[in-house]
Amino acid sequence: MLLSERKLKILQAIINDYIATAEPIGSRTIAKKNDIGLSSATIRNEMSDLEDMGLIIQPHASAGRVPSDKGYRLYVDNLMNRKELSADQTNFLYKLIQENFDNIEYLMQETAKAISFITNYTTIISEPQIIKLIVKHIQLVPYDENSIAMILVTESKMIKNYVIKMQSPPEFDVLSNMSLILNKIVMGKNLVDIDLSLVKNELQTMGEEGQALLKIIDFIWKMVLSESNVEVYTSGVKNILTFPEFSDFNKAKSVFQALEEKDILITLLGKDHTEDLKIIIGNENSIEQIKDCSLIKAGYKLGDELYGTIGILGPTRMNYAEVVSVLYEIEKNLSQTLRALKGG
Amino acid sequence: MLLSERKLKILQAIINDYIATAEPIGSRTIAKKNDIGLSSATIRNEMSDLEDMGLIIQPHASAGRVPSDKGYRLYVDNLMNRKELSADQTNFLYKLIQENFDNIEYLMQETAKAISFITNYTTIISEPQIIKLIVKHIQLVPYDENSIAMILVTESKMIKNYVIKMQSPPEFDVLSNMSLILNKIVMGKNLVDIDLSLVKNELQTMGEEGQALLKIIDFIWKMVLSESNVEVYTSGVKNILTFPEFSDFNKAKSVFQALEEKDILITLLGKDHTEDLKIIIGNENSIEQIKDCSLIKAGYKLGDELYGTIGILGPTRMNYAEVVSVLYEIEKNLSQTLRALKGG
DNA sequence: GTTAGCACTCGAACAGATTGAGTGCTAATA
DNA sequence: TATTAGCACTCAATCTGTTCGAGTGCTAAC
Repeated sequence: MLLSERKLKILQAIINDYIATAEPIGSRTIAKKNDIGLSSATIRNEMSDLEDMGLIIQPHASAGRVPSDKGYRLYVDNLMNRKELSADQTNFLYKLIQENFDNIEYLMQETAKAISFITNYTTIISEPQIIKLIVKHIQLVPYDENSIAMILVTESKMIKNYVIKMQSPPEFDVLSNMSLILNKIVMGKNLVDIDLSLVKNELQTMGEEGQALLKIIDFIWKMVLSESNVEVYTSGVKNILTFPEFSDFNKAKSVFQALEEKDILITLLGKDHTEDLKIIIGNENSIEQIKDCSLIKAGYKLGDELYGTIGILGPTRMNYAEVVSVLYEIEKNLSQTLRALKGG
Repeated sequence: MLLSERKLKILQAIINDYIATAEPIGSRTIAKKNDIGLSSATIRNEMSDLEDMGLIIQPHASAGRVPSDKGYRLYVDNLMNRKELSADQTNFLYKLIQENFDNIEYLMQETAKAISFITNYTTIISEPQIIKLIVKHIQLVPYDENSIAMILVTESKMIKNYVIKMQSPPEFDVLSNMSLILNKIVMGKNLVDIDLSLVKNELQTMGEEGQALLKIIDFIWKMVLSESNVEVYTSGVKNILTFPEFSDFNKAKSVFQALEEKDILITLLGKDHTEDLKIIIGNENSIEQIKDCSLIKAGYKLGDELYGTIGILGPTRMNYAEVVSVLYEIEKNLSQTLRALKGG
């Protein structure tokens, strides 16, 4: 069957209305609200076709129609118009990023909050994997009787702490010296790209300090291997309760459950962090608990190398156009701010 | 009116039953379930008295009785028996603390998770205020073109990072030197107790490094003054949805809302961090959104100086006895583990 | 002082009846 | 031939009335 211009218009009308009201839409409503210039009867026939094509669904015999996942897919791929953000919203995001750019972790948490605030959906943000970032500085400091602390500062302004176990950890001045050696090895590179076995061989030949450094290299090695070592923040989880589709308690609960598990969040956002915007609708995602949700996500970039992902989760009936705009706006701001900083 | 032994028994029966079932309890149910040796009619009279005293409430004329906040208060103060934890639960907590003791932040987050898992309520944990902890080491490292990073390690095994703005931040070797001076000032003390104005005067007399250090001292000063600079973690928020008292959507939502706001969480846990266990029932707390909840909280102590607070939030009908036991168990473990470490 | 008995209350649960938004089909119309 | 008006039909949602039962308070007897 052919998807005529007219059918598309009707589908769009159904989706727009359903996004706004969460109520199934009938032919008469479409005829009245939109000026398509057709009677309800004609629309009825077209809707029957759209249903045959799997783009809309009738919840029960005497109800209106509701978009299917396939219908949303067609909508976001072909029909959706970008929505302009209001000046207020743009400013809000701009200021936020300006003001917090010097503390990346905080910036990310605040960004998540801001997105949830603007969109009323739930935001999930993943930090980049530290091992893929360029190291600016590495520092060893005393921690306790059995361990030392390693502080990692990256070019992209992240600071991370690690505790490394060690019998009789060296005094501070020794640690200082070790830090110098370590910095020579890793500064300006990322941990993934360093050939740790090579470094290890080198250290073998050194004295006591070399032995201690071996421990640290071992630790870094483990970090590199364990991929899941990424922080994920959520914000606006409570917003889920706003939507009538989750007024069934068990549905709401299963979404909450999913959002409390870090593994699930990481799976959701994916590890590839591609910059392209991706929309995952309903059952398209692999996680059973959130099959009634859609996720819009995009990788973000602060420096040349820093990749994490921002995801916005809402009901399949979410306002795709608005969310996409918000995401674009944020990406734009982040890169603009960075360029301004580099220039100044 | 006198609170006879018999009345207390009946009150206890009502509370126990209500905690278990969340259904109003009638006189006949009490007569059948508990072997008080009284007829339902007698119990009815006693219940009428208990209601006059404000200890129980009748939701509507033909319903059973439900404990009031005042009733719970009397219960937790006088009637409640400590509940022994199962060996499984004890072991679980013990292992958890043993295994994560070297990373305090992680330990606290895991502890929160564990408590929620065992009790099925929501856990809130506040980190101690860093300025009140004894500094073990302080380190300045490069950060970006406009700022340096300050790393603070405390005797009680916390590591915190701060970004300090600074025009033309010093090179690493200068920072190293500055770190040495800074360490001399703060090591072994807590930031609150240092007389910063005295330090400032001293630094005035020093050269360029002194000037840079002044900036840092200023920053620390601000930290000391801003009290709210505390991390708070929550876990098991979704558990709220389990309880029939929150099957009203708006009620659930307002609780979620409160739990997403850091200020509210800090207010809830309080800033005093006293070690005593405190139980705050329903309306006794000042925050409107959670007036249908009770909070059981206690300060925790890892070293001699480290104080934060653990709070467990549930419906007023929560299992006070169990939660109290869990909290005691955790406190016991934390101090035991610490002692063992100090000894070994 | 305790209890059995009884009238009374009131929410919950159930069963029709009614309503209205929606459909599909058919025949008339442009 | 495409569109539309008209009509019968469907079914969830809502309303109404009834019954049921868990609970109470009161009174009189033990």
